[in-house]
Parts: sequence; structure tokens; C-alpha cells
Amino acid sequence: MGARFEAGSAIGGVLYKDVKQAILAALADGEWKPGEVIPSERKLIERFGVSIGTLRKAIDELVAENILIRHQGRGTFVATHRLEDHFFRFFRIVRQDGHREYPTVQLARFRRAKADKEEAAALGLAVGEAVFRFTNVLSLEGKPVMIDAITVPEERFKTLSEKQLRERPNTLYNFYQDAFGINIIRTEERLRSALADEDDEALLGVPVGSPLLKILRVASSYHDERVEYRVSRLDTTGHEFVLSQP
Amino acid sequence: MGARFEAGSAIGGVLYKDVKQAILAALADGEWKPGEVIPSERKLIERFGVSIGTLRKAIDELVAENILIRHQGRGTFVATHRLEDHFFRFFRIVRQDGHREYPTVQLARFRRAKADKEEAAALGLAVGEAVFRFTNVLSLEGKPVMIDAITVPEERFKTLSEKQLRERPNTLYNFYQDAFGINIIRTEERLRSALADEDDEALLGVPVGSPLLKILRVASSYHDERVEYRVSRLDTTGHEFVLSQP
DNA sequence: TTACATTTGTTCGTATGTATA
DNA sequence: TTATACATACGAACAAATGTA
Repeated sequence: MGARFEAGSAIGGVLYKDVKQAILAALADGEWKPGEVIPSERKLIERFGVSIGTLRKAIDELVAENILIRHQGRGTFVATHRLEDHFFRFFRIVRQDGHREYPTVQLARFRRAKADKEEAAALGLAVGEAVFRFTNVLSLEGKPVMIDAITVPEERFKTLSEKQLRERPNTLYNFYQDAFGINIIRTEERLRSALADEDDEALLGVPVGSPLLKILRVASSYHDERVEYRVSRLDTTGHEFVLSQP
Repeated sequence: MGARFEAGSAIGGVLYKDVKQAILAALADGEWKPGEVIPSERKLIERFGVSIGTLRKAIDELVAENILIRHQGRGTFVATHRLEDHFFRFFRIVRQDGHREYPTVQLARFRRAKADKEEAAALGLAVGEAVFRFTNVLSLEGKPVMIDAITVPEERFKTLSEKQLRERPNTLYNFYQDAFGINIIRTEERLRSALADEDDEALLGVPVGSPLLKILRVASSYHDERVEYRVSRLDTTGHEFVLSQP
């Protein structure tokens, strides 16, 4: 059917916004998966019944939001979390002299649990709902620098196992994509200062009472679906959290 | 002269990028000042000899970078740092329950000095060059929560005085615009954890040894000219630093 | 190596809609 | 009401990058 894209006038919105939402819906449905190419512009304007300019404006916004990636001559792709892509968009820990490095990750704990108040609020769950809790220790240059205490809802990660987490070859967010079709596209972080406790001493090797940077992160997928809550504790004696605006 | 915009083919770059740079140059030259309207699209396409689409693409990027602001029916304006605009783009301190509030500022210290190694590196100066150093105490709900130790190069802030800082009616960055024609459009921040010292105890009222969030910020104007270095110390017992990606 | 088809990138322009003064 | 300004939607033509025959 070459019929005009219907959602547009029906919703009464702006046409390119409707096209954008339709593309987002197709992504959320898994019609096009991370790393895959989406149909060419020519095919999409046929599908949606809009002009090239309108389609490009919709895709422009998705590219600006790091959801799609365009490659001239090749096509438009669904963004992934592979190292080469935008790993450092979500990993903002840097050595104090500015040196950037990929961390090595060690799984320290894993268990099923019921969401506490804080986790429930962060993930939009009811208190007591089933979640997985696991802890990673991240090292840079062989030295532990950050503990990530991660909570995900069981509902969206039904088959998650300790073995999988231990054996995953890629980044965690890339693993979410491959194993569960969950695509992290957005995070909100809140940063505080805290003092190290016995647990930090054991895992990071810092004395109790040392100052640590505490990072509370909520990660979301399409349509702001919250899928991960993470509390990180960073030893800032040699490293720091970096941020650029814009 | 309706002659074609020359810089374009000369530089050999992409036309809309050249237009963008030409607009940035005009802004840096002070041809259009913060808060003012820039010429209409019709006048700009005449001036640069490009099509409406090309001009809009250039302006699109400047809008995305928060340098220009478009208002349908009114015109395109140079962004300011007035409270109504994007104050919270640079002030990211929020109460832990999410409540946002404008801080009150108290100037605690002011003096002329010579740049130390850290300041010189941050601002791209030579060690020993003249700078102004001043300290602000920021309060929320009447309670001090953050100390800002600010350093600016004397070269760019020649006439800066303690009186001016004490009497400025607007935000600090708005004051930079009005008094010195300096427009902060970008910051880079590095966050660490630190322990409170006697100075923090005196100004913030927290006990020595309390954990504080330390924020090192370099603020830049057009063309990445670094114009302010700031070390902040935040009491995170009731507040936190927030961040959204994207 | 070359030639060609495909895909996105850039530039051009027109018509109409919406917001503002 | 009118004029002005930006916003949206349309589409043509050509350039540049890519992959493949």
C-alpha cells in the first residue's frame, strides 16, 4: 500500500514527529535490531508516505539522540554499545591526567532479591517485586577503582544467570542488547560524596573512612522505560568522573 | 553586495559549516550581543549568498549547541545566561528529593594573584600570570551548601572589582556577558570526592573530615577560549549533582 | 582496476502554516 | 488587520562514500 502515513494527521501532531515515533515504535518492537541496517530512505518514504525532507528530519533527531547512526554510502544503522561505538558515553571514568582506558570487570556477587524502597522508586516497581542484584568490580591498569552495585527487574531479564554475566564477551549494555533485546539509550545520574565502609575496603582496597564518589544511575530504554539501577562507588585518588557541556 | 559568500569554496569545506563559522565569528566579534536578535533568515541568506535550507542547517547546529535560540514569529536570538534561560544547564545542584531552586550567593573573598600551576594549566596561561581569585558561598533555603573558588585571567577581566561582584544583580555568567562581553557557552567538569578541611568547616558549617563533592570546572567562550576555572566543594548530605545523558 | 548501482550528504528552491508584534 | 519571522512539508539535482560485479 502506497497510502499516506496515517498516524500523522490522526494524532494531529507534526508529521516528522509522528514518523520519528513510528520509527521508535519499530525499534522497540524489535523490527530492526542493534547493529542492523534499517531500510533506505527511499523505502522509508514509501512506507510512511512522506517526503525525503520530512523523513530526514525525523532521522536527524534520532541520530542526535544516539539512537541511529548514519553512514554515507552504506545506510542507517541502529546504534549498539560495542566498544568502538559510544562506550565512553556511559563510562565516564578517566585517570586524573586525562588518560582514557577500557576497564576490566570482575563479577563479585549475584543473587535474586526483592526490590527495596530505593530500587523500586528508581525502577518504577512495587516494593518487593523480584529483581536481580549483582556487583561488579571495575579495574583500570589492573587496580580496582570502582564498585558497581547493579539492580535489574527480573521481569525484563527473566533468564539472567551468574554464568552469563561471568562469561559475557562484550560490554554489559551490549550484553543487554544481545541477550534480552534491551537497548540502553539514556541515563540519569546523581553524584554524591560518601565515606568508604568495610565493603569498600574489601573490594577496592581503600581504608574505611576514605572519601568515595557515589554515583546513582538510572538507565532507560526506548520510551523512557527504566531497566537498570546502579549505585557506583569510585575511588577518586587517581581517577575522576568527567563531563562535558554541551 | 549580493555577492556569494566567499569563505565557502575558498576553505574548501562544507558550505553550511562555513556559514556556521561565519556566524560564530560575528558573535565573537560582538556584532550581535547576548539577548539581541540576529538578522532574519531572509537577510542572512542575502548576506551569505546561500539558500534558506543551507542557512537553516547552520543555525540548527548553533541552536543545538545552545548558542542561538529561535522563536517563531519573533526571530533568532543570541543566548544569554539569564535565570529564565538555561541557568540550570550550568547549575546542576539539586535537593536530594529532586527539588530545584535558585541559590543565593555571598562573596566571601576577592583578591588579585598570580596563577599557580593548576590554574595556569586549566586556563592556558603561564604560571605567574595575573589572575583574579574570588570565593562565593552558595546557599539553598538559607543554608550554605557549596563553596566556589573561582579564578579568571586578569587579561580578559581587566576592570573586575570586589564591588562589582558584590553588587551584580544577575547570575555570574550573565555578569560576565554584560560587563566584559564574555559569553560562556561550554564547560568541562571533573568530579572527585574529598574530605572537608577547616576552611570548609568555617564556610559550610560541616565538620572537618566530612565527605564533600569536589567539582573542577573549566568554562569556555566561543572557539573554546578558556575564561574561568572554578573549584567547587559541595556538601552532599542534603543535595546532589545531577546529570542527564543525552 | 574499472564501472556501476545504491545509499546518504549537501544545496538548491517553493508553498503553506503558525506565532508574534 | 497586516506584515514579518520562523516552522513544516514538499521535492529536484548533484556530490561523495561504499560495496560489488
